[in-house]
Amino acid sequence: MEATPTMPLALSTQQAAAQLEVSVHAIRYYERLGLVRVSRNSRGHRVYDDAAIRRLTFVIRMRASGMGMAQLRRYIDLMEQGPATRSERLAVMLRHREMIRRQVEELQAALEVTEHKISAYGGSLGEPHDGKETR
Amino acid sequence: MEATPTMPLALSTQQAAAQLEVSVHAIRYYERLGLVRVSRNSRGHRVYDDAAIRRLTFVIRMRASGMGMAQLRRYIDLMEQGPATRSERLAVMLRHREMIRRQVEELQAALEVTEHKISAYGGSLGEPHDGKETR
DNA sequence: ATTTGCATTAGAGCGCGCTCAAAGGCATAT
DNA sequence: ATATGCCTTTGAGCGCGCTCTAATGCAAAT
Repeated sequence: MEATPTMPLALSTQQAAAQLEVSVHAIRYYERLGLVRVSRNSRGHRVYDDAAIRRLTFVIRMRASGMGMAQLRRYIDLMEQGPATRSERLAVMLRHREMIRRQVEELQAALEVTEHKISAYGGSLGEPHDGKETR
Repeated sequence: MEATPTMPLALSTQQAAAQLEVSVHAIRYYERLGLVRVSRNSRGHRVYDDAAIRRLTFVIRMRASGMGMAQLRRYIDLMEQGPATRSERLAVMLRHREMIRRQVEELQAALEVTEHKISAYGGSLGEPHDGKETR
């Protein structure tokens, strides 16, 4: 059976893990923590539908940007509690944005150092160079 | 005694930690692992000079950009082995640059999601909004 | 003399985020 | 019938990077 763009997806754990580029352990773990709800088929096997994949994508992005499990869990709880929690969710995201921005700054600084080293080594591959790096 | 720009610095552990914005535990730990050499004064207390602070700054940047302790240790060993290890050091830094770039990409993606949420919440603070977020 | 304060060391402990192991179920292949 | 294979669950285990504790020392202040 071929997948078509219009049919809703229904992935196995393996498939979902492959598509999301995380381990099967990780996505089951996220489910255990209540970060995503995944339905089962007649055999009791997990079936990842569209909503589950979208949620997991979100989870993975937040994790990759350094949001802790606890805060992520909290945010997702707020989402599921409906519109009444909007301003609280806003606050969480504002805080997280700041966090990401700081991280980007740190990465920029580290990237500069790294590029500096690379040009020091690669710029003249064969020169004497004194080996006393300081930066 | 006042510090002047021309006198070499000689910071205590506390001062170094404050300036570098890490814990005293962390910098002592880095020393234990051989990432930095720190001299002692007559009392046996650590004295962080210019070179130590520069080295620690480097260490902290590499750590902040996700380089593991083992690889960092390895790189620093190479540095101290002199010019013969240049190409190897280059390789380490090239790999690390790639790593940083991937991280930046991930952060950009996460930042987009975060901004999207923020505008969804902040854009019309008071609208009904259905609470069914998907992204 | 004792207290206060800051330093030292070695080693144990911890929080996080997975990661893996064990025991078992169900379906298909041989 | 049995083996293969992939799935399930629960709970234990692990690697990393600190972080903290305990025991001790030295010097200046009271």
